[in-house]
Amino acid sequence: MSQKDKLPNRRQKILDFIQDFMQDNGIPPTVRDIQKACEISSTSVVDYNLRLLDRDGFLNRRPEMARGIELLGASGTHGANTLKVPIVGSIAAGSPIPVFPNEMDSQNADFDFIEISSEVNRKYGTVFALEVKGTSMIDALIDDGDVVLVQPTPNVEQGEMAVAWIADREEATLKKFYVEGDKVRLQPANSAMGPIYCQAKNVEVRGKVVGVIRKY
DNA sequence: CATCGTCAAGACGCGACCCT
DNA sequence: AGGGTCGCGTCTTGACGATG
Repeated sequence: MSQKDKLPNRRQKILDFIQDFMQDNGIPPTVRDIQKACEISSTSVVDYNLRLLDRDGFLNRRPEMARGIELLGASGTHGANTLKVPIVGSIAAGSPIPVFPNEMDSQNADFDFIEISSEVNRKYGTVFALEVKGTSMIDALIDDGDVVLVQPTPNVEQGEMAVAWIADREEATLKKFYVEGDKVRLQPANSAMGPIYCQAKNVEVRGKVVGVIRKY
């Protein structure tokens, strides 16, 4: 059935663009973004091609939702290059909750595992997964119950999504991270919620989000 | 109202057949 | 072989409904 992985030009271009776009912006493009970028005369062509890419397992589309594209791994390479990552705990996207998993006491509990493309591993090294609680990152298309892939690192760029540990509250939270002078702004991606301001020394970055996996 | 995803109808290109 | 036509994949135009 499915042939060699020689995608038609247009499909490959669309796939590449989505990949780039998500890297640059952290969110998937709209159909019309793709249309412009790939010089396609109509959104239906984009839709048509996305449908095929969906069918062939290059991406998932979330119906009834804007920007509902999820890229699946293994574009170009052979499929089945996946590896399992433990979901080591949950992270609050709402108000902070005082649980943050110790990555290493993962042995005794029976964790859920989630399969990701091994490209992620190649790119970011070891990552771990956290289940998201709350909806404060909904505008970044991270919903309650979704799983984020986190690269353990203390370094995040301005505006990147980070797992932040607020020392004096002993709470961890998932927010967009901005340094503003000697303060840190933890910004939810949800227009209904306001940012949290903290002293920079009071905030410790535990890792940054490098991927999102949606769950049903 | 602007943005976004989806759909219906039809056109075009191309290869696979089929015929005289 | 040369010409007709059918099917299929792809694309265009244009419009609709949902959402914020």
